[in-house]
Amino acid sequence: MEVKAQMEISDAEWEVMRVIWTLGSATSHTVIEALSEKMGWKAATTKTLLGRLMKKGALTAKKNGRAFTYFPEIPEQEAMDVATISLFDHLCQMRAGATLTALADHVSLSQTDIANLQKLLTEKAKTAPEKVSCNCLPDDCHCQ
Amino acid sequence: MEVKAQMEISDAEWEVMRVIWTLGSATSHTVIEALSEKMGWKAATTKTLLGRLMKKGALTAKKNGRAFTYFPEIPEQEAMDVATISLFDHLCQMRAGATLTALADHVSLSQTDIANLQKLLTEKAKTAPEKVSCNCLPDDCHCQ
DNA sequence: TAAGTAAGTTTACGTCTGTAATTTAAAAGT
DNA sequence: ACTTTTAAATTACAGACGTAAACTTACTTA
Repeated sequence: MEVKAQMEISDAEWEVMRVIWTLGSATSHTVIEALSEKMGWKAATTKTLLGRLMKKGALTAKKNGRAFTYFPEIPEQEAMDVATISLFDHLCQMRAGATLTALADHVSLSQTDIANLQKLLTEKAKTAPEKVSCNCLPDDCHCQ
Repeated sequence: MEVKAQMEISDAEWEVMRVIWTLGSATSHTVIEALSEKMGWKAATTKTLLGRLMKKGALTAKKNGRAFTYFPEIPEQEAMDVATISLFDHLCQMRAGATLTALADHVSLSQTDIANLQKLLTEKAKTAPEKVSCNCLPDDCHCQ
């Protein structure tokens, strides 16, 4: 048995995971219900996604009479951190700060979120550089 | 002619865009060179991606002798903002704050980035709620 | 002018995704 | 026990993606 270094979860699969994460665990019936309402999906669609997530190792299932109850194999926060960090790692690092600011402006943040962020930023400011360089071209690119 | 509300740019296509954004504009030769070095891609791969980006309207080209010079149709910062915001919009909004903090911890931020973020946070703190609620289940879900 | 080279275009091909219908199997009701 | 329901597994299928070879066309160079 091996731990998946990083598993790719597609957009549609995320919706399934979110339901299960929020409820802790769920039967296919519950997930089908929720996504039929939230996304307008047919039962078969949700079943396919549950199957793919099992195959990827993102979910496990315990038999419960006729049906299965599905459990997440990774915590939601960790999955979110990995997804967003790996997106940022593929974009221009020089612009990460501006992008983060646009994000912070867009999302809803609680007082606690803001306090935590502020503390972190104060800490980072102690060693932050004056400028972050662009990493979009190969290191020894003549064209830059 | 119509402006694309939002165009999807794939991971591989992002690499092409980054080169062109960084240089302002570039010939296919330049892009091929850069990505051969940075990504190990064959010329044909980069050519395919340039073609797909033209078709999507992410790039335009001006003929220049035998070759074309490619220009980005959208600014890099805008593309980054859209990409990251639309990712966040598909994840649990209750956890966006923690995720943003993980991101802020991970990326390199300049002094200016930090100052801008801090100013924004101070402003947001004035009206921020005590708690942000989860939006992973349909509004009227009985299971919650 | 013929040959070589480089740019762009077309075709390829397996995998992943979104979206689902169909089939199989098991449980529950009559 | 037979039928109806429902869960799970199998099959489907078009479009996007990563990755590239092959073909075509137009300069450049001998």
